[in-house]
Amino acid sequence: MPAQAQPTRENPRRELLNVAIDCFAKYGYAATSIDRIAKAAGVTKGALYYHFKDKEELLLESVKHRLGQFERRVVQEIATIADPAESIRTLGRICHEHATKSNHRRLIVTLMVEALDTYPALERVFRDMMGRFRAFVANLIEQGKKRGRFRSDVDSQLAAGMFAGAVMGLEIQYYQDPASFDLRRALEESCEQFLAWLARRARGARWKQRRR
Amino acid sequence: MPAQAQPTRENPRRELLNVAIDCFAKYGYAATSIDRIAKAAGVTKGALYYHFKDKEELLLESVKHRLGQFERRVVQEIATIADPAESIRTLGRICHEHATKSNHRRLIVTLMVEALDTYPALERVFRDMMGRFRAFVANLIEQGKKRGRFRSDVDSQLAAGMFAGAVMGLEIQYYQDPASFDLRRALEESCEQFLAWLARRARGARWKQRRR
Amino acid sequence: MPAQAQPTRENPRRELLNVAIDCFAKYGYAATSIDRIAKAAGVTKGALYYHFKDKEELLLESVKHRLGQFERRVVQEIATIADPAESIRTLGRICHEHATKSNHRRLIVTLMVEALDTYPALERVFRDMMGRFRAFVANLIEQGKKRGRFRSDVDSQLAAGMFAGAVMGLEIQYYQDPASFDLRRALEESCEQFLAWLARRARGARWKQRRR
Amino acid sequence: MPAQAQPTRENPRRELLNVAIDCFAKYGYAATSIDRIAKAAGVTKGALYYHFKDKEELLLESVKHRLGQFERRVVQEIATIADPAESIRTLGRICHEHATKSNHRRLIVTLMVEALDTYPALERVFRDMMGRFRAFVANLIEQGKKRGRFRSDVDSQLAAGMFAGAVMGLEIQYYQDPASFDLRRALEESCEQFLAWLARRARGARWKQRRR
DNA sequence: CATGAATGAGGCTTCATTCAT
DNA sequence: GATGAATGAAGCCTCATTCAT
Repeated sequence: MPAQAQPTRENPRRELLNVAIDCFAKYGYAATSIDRIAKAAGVTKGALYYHFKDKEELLLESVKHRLGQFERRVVQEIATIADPAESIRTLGRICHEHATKSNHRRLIVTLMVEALDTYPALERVFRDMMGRFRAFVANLIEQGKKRGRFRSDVDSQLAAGMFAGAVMGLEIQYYQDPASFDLRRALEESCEQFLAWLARRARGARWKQRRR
Repeated sequence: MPAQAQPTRENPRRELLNVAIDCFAKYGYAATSIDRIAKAAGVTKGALYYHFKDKEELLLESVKHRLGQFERRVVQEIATIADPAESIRTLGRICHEHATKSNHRRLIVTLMVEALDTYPALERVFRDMMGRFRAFVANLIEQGKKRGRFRSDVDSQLAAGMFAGAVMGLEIQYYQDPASFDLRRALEESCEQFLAWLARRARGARWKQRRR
Repeated sequence: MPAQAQPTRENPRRELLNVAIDCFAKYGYAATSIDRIAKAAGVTKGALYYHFKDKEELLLESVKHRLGQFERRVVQEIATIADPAESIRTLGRICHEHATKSNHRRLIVTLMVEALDTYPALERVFRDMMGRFRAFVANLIEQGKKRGRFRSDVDSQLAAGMFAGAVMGLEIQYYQDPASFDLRRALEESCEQFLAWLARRARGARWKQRRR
Repeated sequence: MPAQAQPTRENPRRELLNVAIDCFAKYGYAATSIDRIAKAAGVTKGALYYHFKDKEELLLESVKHRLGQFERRVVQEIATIADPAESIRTLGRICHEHATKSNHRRLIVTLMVEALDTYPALERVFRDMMGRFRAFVANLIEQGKKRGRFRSDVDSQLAAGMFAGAVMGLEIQYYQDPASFDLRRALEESCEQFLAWLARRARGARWKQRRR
């Protein structure tokens, strides 16, 4: 249903997009020439230009496609979980899985950073995605607050940003040195640290909170 | 302050390097052509090739230079601080300052990610830098442990990675949306979350800790 | 006759190749820039790179093309000659003709020497060609031996090398000084010397000699 | 007395020339940049331009120097030989020796061919050298004629060209495939063929023959 | 729908040469 | 005598894009 459909010559646009995604994931944006995609797809450049206006459109569509998959998966998998803490742990696990899947790095993390200040349209796609991601996490936290599981004096939006940041930052370190950076353990520990922090109020301790 | 520095005609290499740093910071690696640097420096391309073997050497030197500045500053500023917790807060503040200084984003964060799997030499420079950064943080944590300020059951290396990850992840979100992402507050809160987690043992609370 | 061939717009690759051959022949490899060929052909450099991967591929194809013509001509013209001695004289005549035809010198002799230790692929093309040339001559000699026309105590391979060497060495002297070096006469005399040597066994014999 | 004088900083021009000769011999003309020579000599480009007007002057001087050595050696070694046939055999041997000595190929044969139609001044140097070489051989033949050893109906100039051609043509084949082309044997056989041809008039005669 | 051909701009790099000091 | 610095022209190559058929 998703990709890999070589036999079915029925939706050429979708097929070209799949090839493009593979190429962008394998070589990055700059190193993926239109010609490379065309050759990989067994067509000529003209065919690509028939289906896509631009190299950028090709990239945008590729990214949106992947992002859509990721987001759908998150929503589906977490929809059935009642406990907000467990939801967050699951979110961490999904991120780990994606991070270690072949084409996530190049297509999501690398491009997101490369897009900064360079490809406005792409930057927007990623900014919006991150916004939705934070909103999703913030919503989980709000649920936790409502059920009395999390401290109510925490800024959900801020906390969501912290969570997202932790995930991204760990991914990058992992990409930098997959052999010796234990992403799974780091993500798990970060989730626990995060949850402990959210739950801290439940513990008599730690008020004053110094502000610079 | 930017380029075009005609007065100081002594040590042309250093001058060209400064211009290159500015350009790489402003436009990124790919979008910075040798010619662009040359023009910004008011010389011809040949002059650049006289002083630097390669575009890559230029980039490498630029990055090393900036990295050196950052690292020296961290070491100096923290050397005088006795309390490990305060050291970590200060580290967070230094990172914030650098993150919001003009050429940090492009030259450090963006390039670090762009280098992944693309420019091996550069990747190595960044990997080594991150290794040193984690070692530095791990060392602070060890000190805290020795003085009984931090829990002793925490893996300093792992924790250092978590700290580094948090900083990076927040920076990226800030770059993505400087207008609405409050980097200072997020970094401060992350530091506190981190320190609270390190100190947690000191508080009767929080047992069981589930491990997947 | 030279370039600028707009009328025949069918098979552009072949056309570009012809222009390239002319240029290489006129100016040599080093002095023939891609741009020069492009201009001579009335197209842009890009067009050349569409049809040929490389400057080297262009050169290789050019040389192979010319070499093929030469070899085909040799084989065809000599196929019908029964007497091995006459075959060798004819070979000498064909070499003379080619040597004095416009683009032979640059494209064959000069390039063959330039390629030595400099362009491995090209060197190989020429080495193989020379090998085939010697094999062809050696075969003629073997025929002569079998028919009792040539001494049987001569090493055909060695003799073939001597013949090839004589031809080449004379060509070079001719190129060096076309006005005063009489290539035709030198080649004829060399052939006779060579044939006399091959026939020597029949000692007492062989007077009259002399060829046009 | 000749070269290799590293300690004696007394004749810098000569020293630079020696380095240049080495470079031209090792890499060829095109691949020897002024900078390469300068580095090899441990000086800067400016120093080269102080001593030599041009890259071409450098090349010309290099070639002349080598050519001079070769010619002096030929004259000296053959001056003491009485028998013209033996002189020719010795000439063949000297050529063989030079051909298999490191820097002969690139510096003499290759350059001689490259110079054709490309570097007029250099071409002239080589043309003149070849002229002297032929004159030298022609003179040997004349001597042989006078002493009744060689046929008198042979054109000495023409014969000299044939000899020179044989030598060059064999050298090139050897350079093309040093592993399997037996230059020594080919040169010896060519000398014998040449001498037999020169002596042919003395019909009945000429047995024993064979060299080494 | 798609191809084959081509463009044009731009990028990296090399190199002989010059010149003030 | 020689250096360090720089120039400028030229060369090779890549690539997004266009277009007639």
